[in-house]
Amino acid sequence: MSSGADAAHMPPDSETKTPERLRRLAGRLLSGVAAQSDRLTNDGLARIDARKWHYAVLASLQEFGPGSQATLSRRTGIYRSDMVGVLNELAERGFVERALDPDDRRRNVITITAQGRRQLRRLDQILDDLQDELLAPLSPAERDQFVRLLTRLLDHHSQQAPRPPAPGS
Amino acid sequence: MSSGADAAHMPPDSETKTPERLRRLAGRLLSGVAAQSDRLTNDGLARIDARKWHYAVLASLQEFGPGSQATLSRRTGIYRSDMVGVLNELAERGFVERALDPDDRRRNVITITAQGRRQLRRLDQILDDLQDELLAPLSPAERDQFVRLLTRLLDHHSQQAPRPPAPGS
DNA sequence: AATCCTTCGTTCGTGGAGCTAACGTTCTTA
DNA sequence: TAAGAACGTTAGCTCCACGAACGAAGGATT
Repeated sequence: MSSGADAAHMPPDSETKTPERLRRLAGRLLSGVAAQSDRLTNDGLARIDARKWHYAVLASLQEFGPGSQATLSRRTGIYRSDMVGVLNELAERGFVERALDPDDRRRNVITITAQGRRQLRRLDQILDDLQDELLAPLSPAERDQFVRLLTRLLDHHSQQAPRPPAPGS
Repeated sequence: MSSGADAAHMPPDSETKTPERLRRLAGRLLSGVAAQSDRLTNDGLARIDARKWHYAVLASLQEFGPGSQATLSRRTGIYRSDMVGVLNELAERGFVERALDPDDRRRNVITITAQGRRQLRRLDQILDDLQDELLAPLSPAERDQFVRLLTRLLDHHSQQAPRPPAPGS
């Protein structure tokens, strides 16, 4: 066989192919790959009843220690409004504990539990595998540079963006 | 001054910094950059009352000629259900024309108009500029490789993914 | 002390995007 | 001619990034 499938009932290229103009657009490529990546991680994590937000919060707690919800919000990029739900899920599963801050009674101090740490280790493992799957077609060196390029782009664009109102206003 | 801002009222790193674990995750970087890119293009296009889907459809028409809505759907990746609205918008603006296909009365044949071609040229220009802005921190060679890496990833993952039910089932 | 501004946790809601389900119409095929 | 598929369309779902607003609490200024 010259190729896997019978060409008889194959639609012509103009029916299925993506226009060149679109294939060139970095933005489009980016969304596409990001979508695939999201699917991968969501599906992978769903298998153990977890979401990527869980990982973000647990990792943040592990690395920087306990913090208020607002703090976690800033560290993870999750919106204050959405953090509530995430922490509810984590608390239900026994991975974090919510306690009132005696020094500032507006705050909840969030602490990671022993179970939370175990779960974090599990998540680390899973995400590692998923990362491998995502970057499968790239060589180690390419993966490295890919991540570096992405990092530079992200840093560049998240700097000047949403500047809080200048102090001289 | 040693650095731009007064350190007096600066929160400690543990309040704002993103955990290392998260900064490594390709998936997270990807979503982040993709989000920035989306914002850029959406904002840029909104200034002339356009959306990215418009570009996808117009480019597809220009490159492959007229086609049914289902065909356009396949070429652009836009869902059949959503294509309706996009075409309504394009038709309102006079960029495409919808005509019944006399050979197959289920189909609408979509054709790009002269105005549509003009608009496409405008969009090409704008998207070029936006691309430049998005990839600003990268050298030409880096941009090239970035796009190549993305393309490989996308091609790899869109191959085996949503296989239509195998003919031998 | 009283006032004003800010932060915090929370609830509710919005808009976009991807995706599925279903329906009536029309074409194809067996 | 009967069954199945493709088409355009409407409706609805879920997820996500955001924003508005509120009561509670804290901090700073008068």
